Amino acid sequence: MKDSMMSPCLCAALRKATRVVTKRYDKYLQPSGLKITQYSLLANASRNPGVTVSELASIMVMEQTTMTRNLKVLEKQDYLEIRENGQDKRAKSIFISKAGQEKFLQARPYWEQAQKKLELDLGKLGFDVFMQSLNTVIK
Amino acid sequence: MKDSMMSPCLCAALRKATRVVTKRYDKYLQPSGLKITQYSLLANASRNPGVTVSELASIMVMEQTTMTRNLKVLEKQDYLEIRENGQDKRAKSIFISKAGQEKFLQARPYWEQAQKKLELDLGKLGFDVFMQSLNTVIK
DNA sequence: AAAACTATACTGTATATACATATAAATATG
DNA sequence: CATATTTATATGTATATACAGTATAGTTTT
Repeated sequence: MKDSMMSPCLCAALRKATRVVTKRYDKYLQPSGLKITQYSLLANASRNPGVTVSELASIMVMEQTTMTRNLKVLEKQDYLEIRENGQDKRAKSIFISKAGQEKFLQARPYWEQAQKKLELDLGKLGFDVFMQSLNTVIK
Repeated sequence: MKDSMMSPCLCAALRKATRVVTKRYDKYLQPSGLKITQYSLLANASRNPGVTVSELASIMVMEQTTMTRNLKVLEKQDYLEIRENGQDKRAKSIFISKAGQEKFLQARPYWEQAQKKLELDLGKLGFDVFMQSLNTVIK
């Protein structure tokens, strides 16, 4: 009886949806060589020049340790420059490189296609309602 | 101009929400020693005795290769038994063990707390609307 | 100023995830 | 029947993620 009263796991549904949607975006982004996680990171770095590792982790709501490692992937490809911060010798400042900016611009149309297609599939209203739910959860 | 017309990335929002929500469920489940991913897998195995690796991957909408690896984690702790399938020597059948069933039952109240708390935070309506969006995306 | 505390980033370890490929078994095709 | 194709699982490699712990650099307290 208890079992029948309990809704299915929201976290499981969320993770499942993430697998499905990530796959879709990655597919669209494929010609660019970026994955959606990397595209997002580049986008956030581009919007916040000179941001530190912790700050960017905080902005993207992930652990600093995760951020450190995700940054390495893009640094290795010279899409990001990560240098010492003048003020505080502990901190590092993150900058998108020329190549990174170009790669980002190259990838953007593919991202737009993915986003547009999903908006089409969900309908404008469904898309907005979904986004609203996601934003509520994050706060 | 184009930029201002584009909504923020739904995939990024989804992944962000997944990080937040997974952390919450994992926190609640901590006394059980299970993570929400493992709890979900146990639940699905329990509901589908004798299911094969591919079938379970399909049910949970993940790659078979991912399933193989996620199963190993629970098999190592003897929560799952994975044995040869009589009919087809390629296939393996998955069964939850006695210990696995007990662990699952032990963890369930913690999961319920997590789920109830989120339902409370989102409101019953918000919760249902969210779940509806997630299910739409998965189909 | 020295000691204690805090903040920033990194490393070790483990899990979650997927793609490309390999291996073995079942099935289809000539 | 022998070979080709398909199917089920596993492995190699890479990325994404988080927790616990470490190292170093600032900050506060005594």
